[in-house]
Amino acid sequence: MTATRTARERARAELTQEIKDEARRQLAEVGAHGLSLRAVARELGMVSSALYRYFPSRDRLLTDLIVDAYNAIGEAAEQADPGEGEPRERWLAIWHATRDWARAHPHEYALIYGSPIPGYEAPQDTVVPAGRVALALVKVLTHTELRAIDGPVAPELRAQAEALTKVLGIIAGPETVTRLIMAWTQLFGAISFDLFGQYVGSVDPADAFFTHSATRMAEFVGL
Amino acid sequence: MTATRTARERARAELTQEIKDEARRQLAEVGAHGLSLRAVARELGMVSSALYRYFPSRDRLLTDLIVDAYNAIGEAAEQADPGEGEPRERWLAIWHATRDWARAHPHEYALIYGSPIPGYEAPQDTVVPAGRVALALVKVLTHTELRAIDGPVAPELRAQAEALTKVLGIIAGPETVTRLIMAWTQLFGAISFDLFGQYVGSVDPADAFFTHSATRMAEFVGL
DNA sequence: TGTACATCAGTGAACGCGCGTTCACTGATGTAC
DNA sequence: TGTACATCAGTGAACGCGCGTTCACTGATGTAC
Repeated sequence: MTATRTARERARAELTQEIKDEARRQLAEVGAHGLSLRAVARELGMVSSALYRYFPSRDRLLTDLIVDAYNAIGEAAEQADPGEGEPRERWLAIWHATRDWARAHPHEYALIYGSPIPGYEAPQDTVVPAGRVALALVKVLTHTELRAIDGPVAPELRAQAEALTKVLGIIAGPETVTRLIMAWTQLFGAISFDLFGQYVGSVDPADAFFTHSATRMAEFVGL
Repeated sequence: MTATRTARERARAELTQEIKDEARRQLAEVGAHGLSLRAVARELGMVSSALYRYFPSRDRLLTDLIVDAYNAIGEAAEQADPGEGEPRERWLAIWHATRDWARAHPHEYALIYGSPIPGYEAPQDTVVPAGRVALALVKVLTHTELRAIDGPVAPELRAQAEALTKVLGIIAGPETVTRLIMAWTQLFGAISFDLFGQYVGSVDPADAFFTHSATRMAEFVGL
C-alpha cells in the first residue's frame, strides 16, 4: 500500500466513476437500450476498447448502474427519515424523498422500476439494494404502536405475510403486512404513473395527489 | 366498391395485420427499442423497403402497436364486466381480466405501462384508448350506491377531482374520486411490480395478494 | 367487352451510419532485489 | 538509490454485424371510356 500504488488505484477508481457518470448522462438521452460503450468512450476522449479495462462488458456496466440507482434511491429514502418523532411524519418524509429522487433522476428510475431490459438478467447483487426503500418504510412501523387491523386473509397470502413478518422482524398481523405491501406498491405505482405520463388529464401535476396518497396509505396500514 | 377493388384492399389490410402481428412477436423477444423493420420484413419474406408501403416509418408502426395494446387491454377489461349485478364482483372481474391480459402479453404491457421510449413522443391517438380500463372501473361506480367518504382534500387536488367528476359523470365527492385514482394506481402498480419482478422475495406468486388488493381497494373507494 | 392508361405492391441496390468486442502493440507506472 | 523486470492503461485497426430510409425500377391490379 505504498503511495505510488495508491496513485494508480486512485486514478482507476476515478475513471471508473467518470465512466459511470457519463453513462448515466447518456442514459438520460437514449435510455438503457440505447446506451453505447463507444459513445461513452467517445465523450470521455478515449478509444472504445479502453473501457474494457474497467468493465468486462456493456451488461456489467448496466448492472453497476442499476445497483447504484437502487442504492441512491434507497439512501434518499433512509436519509429523509429522522429516525424518531411522529411516525406519520417520518412516513411522509420517506414517501416524498423517494418521489423527489425519482423526479430528479427519471431515467435512472426507469432503469430500475420501468420495463425490464430484454435479454438482461438481473444478478443477485441487485436484491439487497432493491429493498432499501421498502425497508425504510418498515422501519417506521417497528417500535411503533400500530392500530390493529384484522380481516380475512387467504391461506397462501397469510403464509407469505407470516414469512415476511419473520424476515422483517415487525410485530403485525397478516392483514397489516399485506397492507404494507399495498402501500409500497402504491408508492411506486404513483411515482411511475406520474413519471411515465399516465396522470396527464387527471391529477397532473400530481403533487397534491401524491401527498394525499401518502397520508391515506399511512392510515391504511394503521399508522 | 367493386369486387376487384375490394380484393386489393383486403390484401392490404391482411398484410398490414400480418406485419403488426410479426412485430408483436418480435417485441416479445427484443423489446420496443430492439424492434427492427428489417427483421420484421425478413421474417415475412419481404424486402425491408416493402414495409414502407404499409407504414411510413418505424415510429408509426410502434404507435400503432401501442394503440392496439391499449385497446386490447381496455377491451379485456370491458368485456369482463357483466354490466350488471353485484358491483364488487364486477370490480373484481375487471381487475383480474386486466391482470390476466397483462400476464398473457407482458411485452405489450411493458410497451404501454413500462418506461417511456426515449425519443418517442406519444401522439394524441393514444389518449382515448389509454383510458379504457380506468373508464371500465368508473362505470362500475356509476348508478351504484357508494358509501360516502369524507376527508380533508387539499385545494389543488379538490379542483382536479371536481374537474374529473364532471368529465366522468359520476356522483361522488373529491375524496372518493381521489381514492378511485389511488385504486387505479394500485391496479397497475401491482401488475407492474408483479410482471417486472419486484415481488420476488415477498408476495411472489402474487395471485392471492392481487385478489386481496382488489377487494381492499373496492372497500377503500366505498364500494 | 376491349383497350389505353393510372395506380399500386414489391424489388434490389445503395447511402451512411453505429454497434460490441478482440487483439497485438506501445509506453508509462509500480515492484523486487 | 539504481536497475531489471512485471504489471497495467490506453491505442488503433479490424471483424462481422445490423439498422432506417431512399430511389429508380418492374410487373401486376384496377379504372375509365
